Amino acid sequence: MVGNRRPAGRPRTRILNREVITDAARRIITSDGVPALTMTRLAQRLSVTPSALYNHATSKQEILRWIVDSIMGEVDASAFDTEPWREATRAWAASYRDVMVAHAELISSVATIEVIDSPRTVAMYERVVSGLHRAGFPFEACLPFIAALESFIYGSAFNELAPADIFDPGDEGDVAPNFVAAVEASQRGRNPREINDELFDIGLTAFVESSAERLGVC
Amino acid sequence: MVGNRRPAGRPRTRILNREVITDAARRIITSDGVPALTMTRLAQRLSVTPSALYNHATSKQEILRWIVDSIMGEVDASAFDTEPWREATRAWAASYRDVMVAHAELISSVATIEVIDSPRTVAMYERVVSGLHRAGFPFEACLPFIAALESFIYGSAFNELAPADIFDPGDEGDVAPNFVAAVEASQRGRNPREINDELFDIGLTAFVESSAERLGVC
DNA sequence: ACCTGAACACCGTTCAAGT
DNA sequence: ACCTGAACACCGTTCAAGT
Repeated sequence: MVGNRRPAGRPRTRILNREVITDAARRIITSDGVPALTMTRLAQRLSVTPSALYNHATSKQEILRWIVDSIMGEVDASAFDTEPWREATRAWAASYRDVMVAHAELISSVATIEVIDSPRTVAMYERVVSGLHRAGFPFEACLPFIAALESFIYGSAFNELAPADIFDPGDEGDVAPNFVAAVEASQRGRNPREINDELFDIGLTAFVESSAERLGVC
Repeated sequence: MVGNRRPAGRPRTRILNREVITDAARRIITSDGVPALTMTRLAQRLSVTPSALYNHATSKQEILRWIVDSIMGEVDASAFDTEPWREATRAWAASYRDVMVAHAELISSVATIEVIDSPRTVAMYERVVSGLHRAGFPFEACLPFIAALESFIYGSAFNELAPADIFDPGDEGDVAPNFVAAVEASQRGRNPREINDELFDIGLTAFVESSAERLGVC
């Protein structure tokens, strides 16, 4: 604390705001993971006292919402402005999934946090809904369609987050011979990430096509 | 603490073990949610000191693994013993999803926790893999297929966990007219849970069929 | 308006001491 | 072998006091 003192006479510049706090928080998560994001740690990085943060955010939860909105801003939904809806959907889903994989630790937050005071998130949904509606989707079908796609995206990204040895049966192996054979066959086989990607693509296509058929969109 | 004293002379009966601890922990989660599960709270319910728990579990994380394995034991994979693989897969996925919806708060734990010392979880996978392999799935295709289905299951259950007003755009509404229209149309429409169920079914069928085709399984 | 410093009510975990 | 009680190093949050 002593070494942290400003030179005398230099005016204190207010430095704390949503953007700066969000940025610092994201950097902590990137370098040391979500559990490392504590109010103390965040305050330290901003050269400030933990209690100072509460002049700008009402809670740690609110800061988490800022982070999620910031991340959602990285999802590219621009294809909906120009491309046919199938291509746009595929491009958007791929980008969404990439972003989720890059921030896998936060998926459960992304999936469950309320869309409140989240301009980037709202902007993304606006783009997607506009594109779908222009393509002939009735309004009432848009959100369910989006939500179902998000299901698949979150789940698929989870597979990337799961530890590589998530399927190690350990002591139980002798009573589960087929399971063990499957685990070993997978390990000898192709890159799991590659397989994961391919299955994501298969599932996505299957869902998009069957939805289109059911909704009568062409 | 004073009122908690045992009658003098009654021998102390060892009462703590994996099953008892898991049970108590699950009851706390059921009644008051995952955040309510603290070592102190758990010890209280077992009429014991928090530190006593560490004679049976090495950490809270281990207790969480016990809980997850206990929950996985509720997933019904028995159809794989008797039914054709398509029907078995559908029944298993439906049961799996029901269980996840009932324990939505724990989905991220279920999805990411290692399968270690988890007899019920291993038993479930053994059943599924056996059924798929008997139906003609090569071993190396089993786990990717299962993992992709789990993706969809977790994601779909997440939709049930998400707060009803997750799509409330708030102040941003005026700049997102299409999004707002979609939100309103959804609210006026059918029961969201019903729609969610239907989309789960569509996605599941689509994925199962396209996988079968790709793997050459009939 | 914004920040500090002290305090509060918690966490999970460790460990010497008891039986 | 198993439990207690005290202690440790943390959490997020509040609030009077300063500027």
